[in-house]
Amino acid sequence: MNTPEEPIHERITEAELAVMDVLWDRPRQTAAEVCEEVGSQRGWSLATVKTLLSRLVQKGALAAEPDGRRFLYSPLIARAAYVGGESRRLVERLFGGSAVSLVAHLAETEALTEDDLAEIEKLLKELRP
Amino acid sequence: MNTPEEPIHERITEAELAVMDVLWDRPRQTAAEVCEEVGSQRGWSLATVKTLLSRLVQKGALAAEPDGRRFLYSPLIARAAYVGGESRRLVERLFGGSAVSLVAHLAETEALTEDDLAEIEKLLKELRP
DNA sequence: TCGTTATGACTACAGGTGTAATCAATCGCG
DNA sequence: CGCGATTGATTACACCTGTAGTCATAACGA
Repeated sequence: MNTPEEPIHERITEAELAVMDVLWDRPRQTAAEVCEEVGSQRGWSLATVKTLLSRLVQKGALAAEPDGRRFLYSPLIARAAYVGGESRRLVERLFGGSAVSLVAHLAETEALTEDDLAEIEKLLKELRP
Repeated sequence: MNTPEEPIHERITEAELAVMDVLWDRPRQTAAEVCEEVGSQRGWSLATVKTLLSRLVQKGALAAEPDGRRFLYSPLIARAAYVGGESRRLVERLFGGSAVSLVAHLAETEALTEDDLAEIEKLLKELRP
């Protein structure tokens, strides 16, 4: 048996995240397609987008499926998994691992509006009947 | 009047955060003192700690108050402010600016235990009578 | 006074990141 | 068939980061 798929240890950077986002939105796009979407927003050249795609493939975050002489890129990790990892990192680093502290902080610093709080309360009611 | 204190735009890195943390805990420490605390945990040499302190001063995150021929370092930004900024960044980057989405995500992915949820519920009750 | 030691400043250096140019091959079009 | 456009690969390069060494200097102790 081969080594188990290690679930991404390489960090995805800010710039790379923009690329991941367009592929999470719609997988199996070419470099040119990705560039069209993200390049316009961030003002990146095709070369830049290609570099980011390559690095993401190297990091194991993207699959490059050959299609003729080019590649169709697709995420290898789910957005939810990435988001979860990053969230956990933040909670670990800044709140000593306590997600409750994070929520408390958000509430106390007005990051959560009255409506937000109500919505969370509703959410909680659903989660624990 | 002079330009208003810009509230830190330079990012504090992971390693630097460890240094900030000991100074948030107790301000006005020398490089040697900071090193004693953080160096033992992370296995850093005094030289490394000094570099981090210098960079933090340069970034405007620390004040270096002269004390004889050395400095006493103190945070120039409150921990709460930093934590708030980082939290907001994360929410912005990963949850489209919706803090509620973050909480929902934490709940759905089991990052929040049953007890956590109860605690949050209690917190909410306090916040909105 | 003189050597030891503590200290900040400066320098170093490999690896990551943002941003891109260049190159070689290849495909499609005329 | 030949040429321009497309495409991945390779290379570039400055800046940031983690981690530390060196150096000059100033203070303290003998």
